[in-house]
Amino acid sequence: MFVLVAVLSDERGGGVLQPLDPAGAPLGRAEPVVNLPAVVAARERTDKPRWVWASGAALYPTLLRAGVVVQRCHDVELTEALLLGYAGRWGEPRALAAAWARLTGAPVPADPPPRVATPPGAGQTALFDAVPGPPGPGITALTRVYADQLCRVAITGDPGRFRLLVAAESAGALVAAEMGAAGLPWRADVHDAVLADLLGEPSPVGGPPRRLVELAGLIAAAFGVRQVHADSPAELLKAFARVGVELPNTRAWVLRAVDHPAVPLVLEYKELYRIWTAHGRAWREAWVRDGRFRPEYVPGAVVSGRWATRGGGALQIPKVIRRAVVADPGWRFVVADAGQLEPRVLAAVSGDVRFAAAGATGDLYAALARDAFGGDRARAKLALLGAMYGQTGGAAVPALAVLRRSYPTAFGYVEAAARTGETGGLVRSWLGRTCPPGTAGLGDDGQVDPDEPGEVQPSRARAIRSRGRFTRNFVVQASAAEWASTLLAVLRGELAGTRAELVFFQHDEVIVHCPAAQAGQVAEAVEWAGRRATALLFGDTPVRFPLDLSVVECYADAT
DNA sequence: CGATCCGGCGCC
DNA sequence: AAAGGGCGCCGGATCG
Repeated sequence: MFVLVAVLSDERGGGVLQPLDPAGAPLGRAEPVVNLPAVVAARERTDKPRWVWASGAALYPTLLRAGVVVQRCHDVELTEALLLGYAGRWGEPRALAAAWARLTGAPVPADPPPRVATPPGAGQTALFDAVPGPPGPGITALTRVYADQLCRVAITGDPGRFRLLVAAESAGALVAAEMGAAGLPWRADVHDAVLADLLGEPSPVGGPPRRLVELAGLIAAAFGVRQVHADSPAELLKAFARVGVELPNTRAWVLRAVDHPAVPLVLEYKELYRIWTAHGRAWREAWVRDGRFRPEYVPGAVVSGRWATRGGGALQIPKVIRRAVVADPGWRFVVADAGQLEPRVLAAVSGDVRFAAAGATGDLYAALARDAFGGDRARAKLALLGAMYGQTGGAAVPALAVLRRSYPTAFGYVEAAARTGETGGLVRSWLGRTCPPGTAGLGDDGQVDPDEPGEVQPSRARAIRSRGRFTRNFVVQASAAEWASTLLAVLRGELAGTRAELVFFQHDEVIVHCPAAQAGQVAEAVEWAGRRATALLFGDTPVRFPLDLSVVECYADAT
């Protein structure tokens, strides 16, 4: 059993430590400390406790700045959010102060508003100049809320799974803070070269680069007008209407079906315009400092348990821009991508024996195709994606019928989740993360469509189907996120004490930056972490979760 | 004028 | 060929 220590910061460098027994009851006196990072560091050198703290997002970056890394923690705030969700009380305040107020029957304070994204170097001092608020809850509140959380976890449907969820979520907060501090290696010169290659020379006054100006001229000429703002959907619609093409919108797949000389130009313009605005020079000057891209990762920010980022758009780096992600001299990236993660998770959680047998192979889609789709891999993939996303039309329909017939248990799993959502119920992931409730009124009779009060309301029917698609996807996406964050937590432990650093995590993909000589060991550690995550979540399932591994100097070269 | 919504598209 | 889950971010349009 691990040593447990509750730790509360006074936000002036000091704080209070309180040793706890396994049930969360205080062991002896609380110990005030003047230099919190030093004390935490000392304990990490000796008994490596599990730290119980209010919020890793709030406390851990301070410790990291002081050079202190901790091994494990229990994050009260993230746990509170999971438990509130489990109880169907999504959206109630989750901070320690709120949890303590609920426990004592006091008025529940709202959570502090989320901070806005601040690029490195901009507005940084404001964080430290902020006037401290009223004193927060004390160490007693922390330990009592922790003990209460242990009790609430113990009465969930599967406490063992929920404990794993809490541990992975807490570890995720550690990884997120560490990854934000480490940053993703980023070569400004390579980025510039990519931009110049795609966009041409930048305009000296900060206006659009040469290639965009050219394209804008060609587009206007193709429409026979003087000027069109191709980045304005409204103007594009008008321009197409003038040449006799009525469009519902200007999405790329709609445009691709139109036979007009402006179309390829507009498509290229959109693509380049996006790179220029979202990942051009201005973006880099805001987010890349000292050769590192440092976004702020926010674990648990997505309802399904996926991470989000605050600023920087780290989870949407276009493939062409990844050319700028280059390892330090003598170092490498170990890039690991869990292929076909979501269908494999469905195979594991649904308990469909025949489907799991397909998941035991290296290519689940191909195995499915051999087993039930006459060898047509593309059709098997289409059916599976359709089942997980709730597709109802198009070419997927007959394929879906094959899937339903051949794998009734797996198919029934996502169907049941959809039905639950459509009838106003809540669904849970494998480890117990609960989906948020639908919009108010769904599933009861409170909603009236003002247009057609008498008949079936199309907008309401649409909303119900949409809710079904959401809950259908939730049970798979959220469970996949759990597998991935468990891998991340295990891998973090494996890399502790080495020079290797986690520098990127994107849903089902992880990047470790390490000295070239250690790349082999790191790759083995990632493989081991994947196997361990599978065992922790699913026991001895036949389903495999293979990782595509590459050791590269440049992210763009990863397969 | 700023705040917010929306269309569109990048990633998974 | 057709259109279905989760996000963040951009610029333009619109609201107050």
